[in-house]
Amino acid sequence: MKSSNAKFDDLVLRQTLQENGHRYTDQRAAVFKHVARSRVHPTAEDVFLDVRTEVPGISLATVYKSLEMLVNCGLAKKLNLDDGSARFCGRTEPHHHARCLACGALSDVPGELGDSEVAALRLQAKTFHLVGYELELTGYCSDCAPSMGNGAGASAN
Amino acid sequence: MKSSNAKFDDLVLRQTLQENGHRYTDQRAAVFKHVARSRVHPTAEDVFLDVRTEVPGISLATVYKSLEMLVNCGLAKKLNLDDGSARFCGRTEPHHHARCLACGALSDVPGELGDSEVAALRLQAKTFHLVGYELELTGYCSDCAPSMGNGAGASAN
DNA sequence: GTATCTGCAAATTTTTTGCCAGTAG
DNA sequence: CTACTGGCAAAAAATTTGCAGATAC
Repeated sequence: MKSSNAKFDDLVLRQTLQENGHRYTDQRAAVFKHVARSRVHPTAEDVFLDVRTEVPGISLATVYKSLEMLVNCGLAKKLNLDDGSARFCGRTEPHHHARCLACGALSDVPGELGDSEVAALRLQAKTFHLVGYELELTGYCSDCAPSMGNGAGASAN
Repeated sequence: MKSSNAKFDDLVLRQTLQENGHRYTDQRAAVFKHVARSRVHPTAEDVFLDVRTEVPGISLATVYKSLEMLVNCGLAKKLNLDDGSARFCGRTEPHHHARCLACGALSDVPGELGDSEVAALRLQAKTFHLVGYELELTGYCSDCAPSMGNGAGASAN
């Protein structure tokens, strides 16, 4: 089901680090493992607390440094949610993010915008040279869904 | 062309504040004016520096408080870009945001996702009750567009 | 008149940095 | 070996808070 397992991830990390002129260390491996396999979009501090159980001596500064390096190498992405928190995401498949307005939970929504939609955006963007996008959905998760029964218009901005 | 002018904005602000049980003050008016008419998506500090020329005594804390209030009243939106900066946006028409990967400039792209696309998202999101979305486009602005000639695939996440 | 504001400064929170010993390659 | 790293503690940046005097209504 999963196209990646711990060993494969480790190889990818090792190689990517090397390609970018960085060294493979236990700390980086642990940070990467947690980010890549987490589906909760942890904050830097979350990662720190998690990873600390595995690499007891690791410092928060190291976690920050490792995360930044992973982002620079393209192995992770930094998400700045509209609620203001910075989260990290190690997923590589295209997907969107759905944030619950009530409980703040962030979940992945697989899929990507249709080609025609992207083409339309490219037109709308005029001279802007479109390379990628990040779509944050807002609404209510199944746990928080308020007692309203309709699904009327989602709106941009 | 513009549906709003300073006086109209001021009325809107006055009324909206009142509806929400807040008072109209010069500081809030100045903050609102700058955010509503700015097309540069300023940070809180940007707003502070701008507004200070008009309301010399205003403090940064007041700007933060005013901005938060405007956001709560729906008169402005807080954008947390994936480059990490928090910006404020006073536009009300639906639009997306395009961020240049080279110079960091943020520009508006008018338009919204098509109904069919939103319907598709709603399906993909399954039990998530979709209410709205925020789309951040990334790429290169006309000033920075690199010497690459193609427009190959924009990708999610 | 009075509850709501503002400005100030201090407190938080989040993230970054400098430095020296430690370690990967 | 030697340059890149990690940990630590301090610094910096970003945002929030408490409070006393000022002000909208």
